[in-house]
Amino acid sequence: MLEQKLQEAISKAFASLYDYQLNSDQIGLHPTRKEFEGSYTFVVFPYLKVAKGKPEEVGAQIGEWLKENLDFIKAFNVVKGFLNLEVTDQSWTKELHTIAVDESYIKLPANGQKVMVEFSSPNTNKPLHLGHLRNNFLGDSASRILAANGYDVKKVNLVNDRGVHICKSMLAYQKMGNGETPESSGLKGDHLIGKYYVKFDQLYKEEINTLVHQGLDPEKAKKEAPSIKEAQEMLQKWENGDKETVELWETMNNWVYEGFDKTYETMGIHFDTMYKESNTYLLGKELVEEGLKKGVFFKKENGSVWVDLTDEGMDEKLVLRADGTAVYMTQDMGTCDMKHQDFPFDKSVFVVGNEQDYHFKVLFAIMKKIGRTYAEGLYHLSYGMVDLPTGKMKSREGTVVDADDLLQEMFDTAERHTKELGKIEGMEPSEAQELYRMLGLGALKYFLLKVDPKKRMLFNPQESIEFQGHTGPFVQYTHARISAILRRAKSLEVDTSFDTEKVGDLSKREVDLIYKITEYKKALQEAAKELSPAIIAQYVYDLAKEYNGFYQEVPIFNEENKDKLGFRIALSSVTAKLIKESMSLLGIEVPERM
RNA sequence: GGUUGCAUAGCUCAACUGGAUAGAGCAGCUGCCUUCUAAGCAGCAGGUUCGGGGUUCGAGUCCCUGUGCAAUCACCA
Repeated sequence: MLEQKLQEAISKAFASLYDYQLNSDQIGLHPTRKEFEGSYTFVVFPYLKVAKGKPEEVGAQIGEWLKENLDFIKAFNVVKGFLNLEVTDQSWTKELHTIAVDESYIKLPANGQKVMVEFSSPNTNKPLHLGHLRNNFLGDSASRILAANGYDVKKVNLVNDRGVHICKSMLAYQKMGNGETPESSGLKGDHLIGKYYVKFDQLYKEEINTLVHQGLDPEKAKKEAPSIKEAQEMLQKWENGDKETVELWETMNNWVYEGFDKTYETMGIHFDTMYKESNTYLLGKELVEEGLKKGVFFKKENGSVWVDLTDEGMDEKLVLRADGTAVYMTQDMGTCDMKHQDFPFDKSVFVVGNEQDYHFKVLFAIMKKIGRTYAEGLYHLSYGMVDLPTGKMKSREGTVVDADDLLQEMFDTAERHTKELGKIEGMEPSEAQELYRMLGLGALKYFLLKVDPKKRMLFNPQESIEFQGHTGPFVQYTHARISAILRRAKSLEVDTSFDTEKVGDLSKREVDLIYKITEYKKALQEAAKELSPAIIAQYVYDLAKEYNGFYQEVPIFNEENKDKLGFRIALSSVTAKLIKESMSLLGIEVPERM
């Protein structure tokens, strides 16, 4: 709020000093760099033409005006064209007081807008892996960030439960399964199915090799291998509703769902609605008809239907096969319509990897072309791949980091660290277990979310997951630390209210901490605008870091001035509240002790 | 080959959208636990921001160009 007041004042200063109209919301203020005195910095270079003076003079003029007209400006200094403004300690104290008593500070009011977020979207032929984790954490966190910004959010999962790739694992199971079940094998359902997906691929590759050995062209061999043909036949049977095939499909998919449910539960991720492609893959054909009528699509001689996007810098794109069957695009067009009917959104976010950038560019262009007004609100939250030191992950080749394994490893590591540090004394076993879960999950989620979603990232299983430094557990630790202070304050019956007039001078640490606290809303809004949990992750790390500095240098319970003591407790309490809320925006819980 | 994106400390990432001497963490080195939790704090060291041009008061950020990496360009999803 200080920042806003400053912007308005600078606008007035320009009117008064230079008779120039400058909108307060286009005035950029920066945090003053550590090596200079002050909290806010205003850069005057862009306005030299208006002010008609040298940078130092203009800076001094504005600084002088602000000091005279604002009671919260203590001093200013001008270095080159940078006007650094110092705020009075009492204003900072008041600022904190306002925030401390404002229950609504952590959330923005409802804005009446609906947004649907689709994420996770797994295939039912293999277990989740590290790449899915980034997707899930991103989608979940983005949803929470939007909700905190006042949106009405619906989280949906569109499961890819049909297609030739699903038939592959079904076929392998039929051939080699011997009636194996999750119970008989002791394997989680999704892992059991994943095993057969790999088996199929092995068989398929052997067949190709044999054919190539017999002198067949490799490209032809890929199409001629008996197993792939069988899989395609199986898909035909499935689409025709063949009883035996559909039953096998249902049985196997249900095993997978049971497995997924456990993983989602472990990750703490839930959806409002589950869509299945087996129910949606036929949608969209009507839209093709509609597009043809509107002249947006055209038919080629063989009967296939296309859209021409060359005038928008894209290609011609197929929307319906010659045999009248749907392709991916057909289905997604239909799904857009269905989603909008189910939940008339203003925005619809698709959390999907950047390998599908082109697909979504085309999809959105098509929806606009056929006149869907909601198409303006369609947004592809495109994130970068997670690479391993060995390169790209490939399910079929077994070079993936399995989600369940990784989660378990995280819990084990958390347990080991906690025990090594002797932190579980006096803790109930159940409390300790809960702590390991919180820390392991926190470390993993934080690691995957702190990087800008758009960028691809590297995951090194040996080194990536730390519990010290710029990590989830560091932030969680800070929260536990503050909780200990608040418990002690409570047991000592400290009065946490304080008179802002009587708190007196603040240390640099206290000012810096309050400054960071006042930046929370900016971070929250920015994160929603960019759909980037990384902004929240960076913010909460900076906040925790700042608090730890304060904690180290400023004693709390030694303070004799009652208002100062109350103020410091309140400062701690507000920090804890913001840490908890920020972390919850990332889908991470924070402990009371650790 | 066309298109899109990326390239910042030994490693993993920031840099408030064009602002001051480019910041954190890890790894390395040095201090701080009879005082509120040392999963912490303070400090040292580490950079031609891939190369080359340009735009301007000012460029890691914008434009051009070269190099390298990735994704995509299926009647797959």
